[in-house]
Amino acid sequence: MSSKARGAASSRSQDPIRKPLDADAVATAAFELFSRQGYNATSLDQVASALGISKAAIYYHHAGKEAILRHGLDAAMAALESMLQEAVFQSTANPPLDRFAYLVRRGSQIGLAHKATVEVLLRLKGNSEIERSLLKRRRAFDAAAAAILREAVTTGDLQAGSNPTVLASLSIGVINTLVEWYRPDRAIPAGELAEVVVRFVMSGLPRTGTERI
Amino acid sequence: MSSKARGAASSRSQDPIRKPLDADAVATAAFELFSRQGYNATSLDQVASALGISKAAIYYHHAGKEAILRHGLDAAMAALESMLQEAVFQSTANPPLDRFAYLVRRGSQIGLAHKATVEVLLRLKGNSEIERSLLKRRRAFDAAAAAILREAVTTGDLQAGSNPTVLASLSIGVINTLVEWYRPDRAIPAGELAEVVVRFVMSGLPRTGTERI
DNA sequence: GTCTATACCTGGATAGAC
DNA sequence: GTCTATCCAGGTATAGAC
Repeated sequence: MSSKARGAASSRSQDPIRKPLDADAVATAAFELFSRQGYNATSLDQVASALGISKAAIYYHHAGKEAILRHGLDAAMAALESMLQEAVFQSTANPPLDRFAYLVRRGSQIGLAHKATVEVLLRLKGNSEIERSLLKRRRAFDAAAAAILREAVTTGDLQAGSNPTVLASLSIGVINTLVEWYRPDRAIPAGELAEVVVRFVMSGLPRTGTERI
Repeated sequence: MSSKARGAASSRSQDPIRKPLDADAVATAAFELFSRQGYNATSLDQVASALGISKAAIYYHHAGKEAILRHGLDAAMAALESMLQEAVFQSTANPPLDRFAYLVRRGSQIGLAHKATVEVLLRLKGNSEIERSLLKRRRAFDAAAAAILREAVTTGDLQAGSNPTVLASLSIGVINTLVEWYRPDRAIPAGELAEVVVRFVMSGLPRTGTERI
C-alpha cells in the first residue's frame, strides 16, 4: 500500500529508493484500475502514470494489454479452481450441502481477497480469444457447483423438483455481486461477511423463528 | 425479431419495405450490442451495420454515443423507480417483508423484461457525468430497499442484529446476477424464475423439511 | 529497466451532397 | 433520413537512445 501511495503520488523519478517493478506489480496496478473503470475504459497511459513510469516501460514487463489481463486472471482462476477441487473431493461422508456451504464460504473469501481480479473476471464478455478461454473455465466452475446441488437433490437434502443449475447460479451470483459492492472500509469486515453470505444462501433472509443450523 | 434478422443480414438498401428507423429503434439495437459486448467495446460502426445503415445516420437520431446510453438507461431506471414507489408506499398494513418480496419479484420481472438495458445499467462504472448520475439513482434504489429491511428489523420480522444494508445488497445482487446469466431460450421461463428468486431470497436453498410460506 | 518520439489505427464526430 | 468523405483525438504498440 505504501508503494502504491508513492506511485500514485506521481513521477517515480522523485522516489530514489523503491522496489524495482516486476510483472506482478505492473499487473496489480493495472487490475486496480481495470476493476474501478473497466478493462476497455482503462488506457495503458493511466496504468503507467499510476505506477509512475512511462507507457513504453510497461512493454518491458508484458507483451501487451491483453497479456496483462491473462496474467492476472490466470492467477485468480487458478485459486478458485483449486478451491473447487477441495470442495468437490471433500470426504463424501460429508453431505453435499455441507460441501456446497464450504464452496460458498471459500468462494466469498477468495473473491474478497482478490477483489480486483475477480471483479474483472466477472465482467468478461468474450470479446477476444483470451476472454473466451477464461469464460470457459468459469462455466466449468459453475457446472461443478451445480453438480454438487444435483447430488443434494438425489440424496434428498434438497427438495425434489428443485433446479440445481438455477440454484447454483443464484448462489454463485450472490458471491459475484458481493465482490462488486464490497469496500474494505465497510462497517462489516470481510471475514464476517463470508459467514453472512453462507447463511443467506442456505436460509435466505434471517427471519425470526426460523433459526436452522 | 424479423426486423432484426433482416437488419443483421446487412445492407438495408436491399430491403425496400421496412419500418423507418427512429431513436428508439436505434437505441434498442445499440443496447443489444452493449449488453453482449460491453458499452466501451461496442463501436458505432457495429451498431450501424447491425441496423443496416451508416454510422453517420445514427447522428440524425441521437446526439452521440453517450446520448444513446442515456436514452436507454433513463427508461430502464424510470421503470424500476416507479416500481419501487409502489413497493414502498404499499399499504403499511402489509408487513415489511411482504413489501420486500414484492420488490424482489417485480424487480426480477422488470430486469428480465428489459434484460439488455438493465445489464448495461449494472455494469456502469461512473466513467462520465452521465454514468455517475445513473449510478446515483441506482444507489437511491438500494437505499430504499434497505430501508424496508430496516423497518423489518424494528418490527421484529427480521432477526435483531441483522444488517439491513448488507442483506438488501445481497438480495438485490441476486436479481442483478440473474439478469446476467439468464437467456430466454432457457429451460425455465422468465415468469417462473421470478418466483424461484423470491423463494431463494426469503428462504435460501430449498432444503427438505424447511417449507415456510 | 526506463525514457522520448513516433508510427499506425480505430473510433467518435462533423460537413455537405442527395 | 441516409449517404460518402473526412477530420481529429486517443490508444496500442514499436524503435532506439540512455
